[in-house]
Amino acid sequence: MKEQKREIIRNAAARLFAEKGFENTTTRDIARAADISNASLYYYFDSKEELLYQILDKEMSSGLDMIMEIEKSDISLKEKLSRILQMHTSSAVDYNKMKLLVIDQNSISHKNKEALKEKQRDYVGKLIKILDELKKNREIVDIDTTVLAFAFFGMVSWAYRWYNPNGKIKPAELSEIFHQIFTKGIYSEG
Amino acid sequence: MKEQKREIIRNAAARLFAEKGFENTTTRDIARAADISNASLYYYFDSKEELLYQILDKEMSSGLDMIMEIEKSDISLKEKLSRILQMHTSSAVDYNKMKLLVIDQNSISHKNKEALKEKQRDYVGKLIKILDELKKNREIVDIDTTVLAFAFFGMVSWAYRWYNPNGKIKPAELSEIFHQIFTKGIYSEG
Amino acid sequence: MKEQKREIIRNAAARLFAEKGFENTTTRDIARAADISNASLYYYFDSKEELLYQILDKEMSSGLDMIMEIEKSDISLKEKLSRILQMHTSSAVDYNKMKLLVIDQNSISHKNKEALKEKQRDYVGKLIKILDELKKNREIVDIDTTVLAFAFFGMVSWAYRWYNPNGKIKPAELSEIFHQIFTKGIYSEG
Amino acid sequence: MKEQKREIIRNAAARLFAEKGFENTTTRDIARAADISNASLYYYFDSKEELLYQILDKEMSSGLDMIMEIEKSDISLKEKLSRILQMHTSSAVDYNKMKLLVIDQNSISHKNKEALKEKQRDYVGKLIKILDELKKNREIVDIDTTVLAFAFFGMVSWAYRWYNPNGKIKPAELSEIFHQIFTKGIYSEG
DNA sequence: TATGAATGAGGGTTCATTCAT
DNA sequence: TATGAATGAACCCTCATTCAT
Repeated sequence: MKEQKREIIRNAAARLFAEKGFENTTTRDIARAADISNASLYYYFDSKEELLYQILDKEMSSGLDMIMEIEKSDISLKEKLSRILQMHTSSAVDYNKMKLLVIDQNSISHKNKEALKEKQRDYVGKLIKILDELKKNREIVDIDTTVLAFAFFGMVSWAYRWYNPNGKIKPAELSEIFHQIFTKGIYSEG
Repeated sequence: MKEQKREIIRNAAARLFAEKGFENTTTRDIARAADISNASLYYYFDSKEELLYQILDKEMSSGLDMIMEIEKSDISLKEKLSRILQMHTSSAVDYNKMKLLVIDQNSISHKNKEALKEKQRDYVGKLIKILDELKKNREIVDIDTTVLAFAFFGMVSWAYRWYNPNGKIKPAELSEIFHQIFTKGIYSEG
Repeated sequence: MKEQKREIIRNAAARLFAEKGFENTTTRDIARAADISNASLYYYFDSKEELLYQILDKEMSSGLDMIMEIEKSDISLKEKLSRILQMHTSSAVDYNKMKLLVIDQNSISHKNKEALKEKQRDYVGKLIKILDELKKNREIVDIDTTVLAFAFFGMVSWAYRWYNPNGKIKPAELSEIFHQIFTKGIYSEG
Repeated sequence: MKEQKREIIRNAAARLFAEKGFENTTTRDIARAADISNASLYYYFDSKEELLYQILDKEMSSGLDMIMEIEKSDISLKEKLSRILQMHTSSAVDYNKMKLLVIDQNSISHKNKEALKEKQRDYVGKLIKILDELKKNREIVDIDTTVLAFAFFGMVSWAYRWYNPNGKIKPAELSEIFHQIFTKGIYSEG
């Protein structure tokens, strides 16, 4: 089926974009990786940019779905926060996934860039909303929740730049550490 | 003389690389911005890549100098940590500066990339060292200090992606918030 | 059946070739206009060039038929000349028809090009023959009849470049004017 | 000098465009003919289309200059008409020149196409003006002068399609024949 | 009879870099 | 010190055509 082939190509391209960057990946590289001809690429996608857009859009949609799942679940706010942190961490430790998401978006058309930004805003918005409720309940300290949300995402997202998933610290532990830093801080009490 | 012109060119290039990315900036763009001919660029620099390398190297060296200054100063460990955080935050809110540092380094030669990584390791190493001492003194909780250092850098560095220096939150306040999150966490006590 | 479909495709292609030129019309354009798939085109025609050839050949054959009809008819030579002029004018004012006939024939194979030229020669030959007879009868002035024939075709054929069939001058009037210029010239007598 | 090289390239391109058509001529063909590299073409011209535009514009400007020269000269109206006819004929018998001017303009941008049309309108306008004056003086018959002008241009321009400059009829004779047909018509008097 | 899938060949254009001056 | 001129290499994309079904 056409959509299956599209998925194969998207996966091949995603890997290359993550490895070498968008501009340093040629359509021939992608075609070779997907085991089709260069021309065939254009049977499945309108352009190289469209390919990148679809990859990013899928990734973001998937993240959005997960965060919405958590949002709707019947658990405490603190538990929701914890789950989002876990979820985001497990994404962030996937080098290729994060490398894609921080990819230089200068090669994306204005229209597509706006669509992606919209999804990103939605994603962050979900977290901010939870933080807002926690704040209203005085369960967290009185801090600008937007800053809080981005501080959180930054801390976690940055992991792709240094974390080695095959090292001695397992992803679950990493998530636990982030959780501790974020919720309790690092200073010893007393 | 020559070095002055080099600096002009580096500044022009740095701005363009930050704005449009390395691959999307042509040598002609840089030459125009520096008000010289395209060919003249090659009198001052060996290649476009060398230009990027020098820009990144200068930036990192400057950061390294600052962190070494703090390291040597005669203040408490906690105070040092605080100062590093402030310093890093004030860099991170400069969009162009950070955009450069997270720039796609796929276009940099292996040799130069190693040199940059070495400097980065030095930089992070300074922070880890301070955290290690704090940990030894039981002034902070028992957490892997490498994770801690990167969590810290991530939280702060990510700011270039969302923070607006002209918005209602001033850089100093942002630094203060990061400081609070990092040192005390976000949960209300009691 | 097959021939009917061929005619539909030829008509669709003829319109597009006239509008956008042969090279600027893709086989996909033609297929879409004929409401079939791109691949199906090749069930009905050997190639894009063959399609163009058939279109031109049909058009020319039709012209040739008409001129032969006139040639055979039982009317005076001057009347025949007049009828040819009318016939040719009514073709020439059809933008699409003429645009096709002056289309860049660089994309046509040598063999096909020769076949088309042969028909064109036949067509012109019929007019020259009539002019020759008129000349022999001293009904027209002593001018090289080949030049005369082409002067005539040129004057009329050129109309596709400027004449607007929906303007104030009707095709019949245009034909009349051409007739007057050609037969009597433009200078006032006396 | 840059402009001299441009002229060489334009000439090479003009010949190829006339021979093979615009779409069937590659930039590599042009570069080879002008004895430069394909890339160098873009040092002298913005695009292949720009090259065609400049060629056509130069040709038309030259025609416009000539017709303006005639317009201004101190000779009778009939003499002016005669001179325009001579001038136009000597252009029309140059196969390559005319082939260029009737070239498929579908590949030219809207803006450039309008500029060319404007020049063409100017050119025709000069002839129409002379015909209008002749008509006012009752030196020619009462015929729509626009039709007259185009009939004239058509008759002459068409020559590129059949006339052989090396044949038995010399260009000057051809011009004379056209003049006769156009001014006196072809029917014998009496 | 009809077409979805696939592609070889090639086209216009870009760009970092070189070099003679 | 500075650059106009030039280009090799490569890139994204298009298109007529084929073929298994």
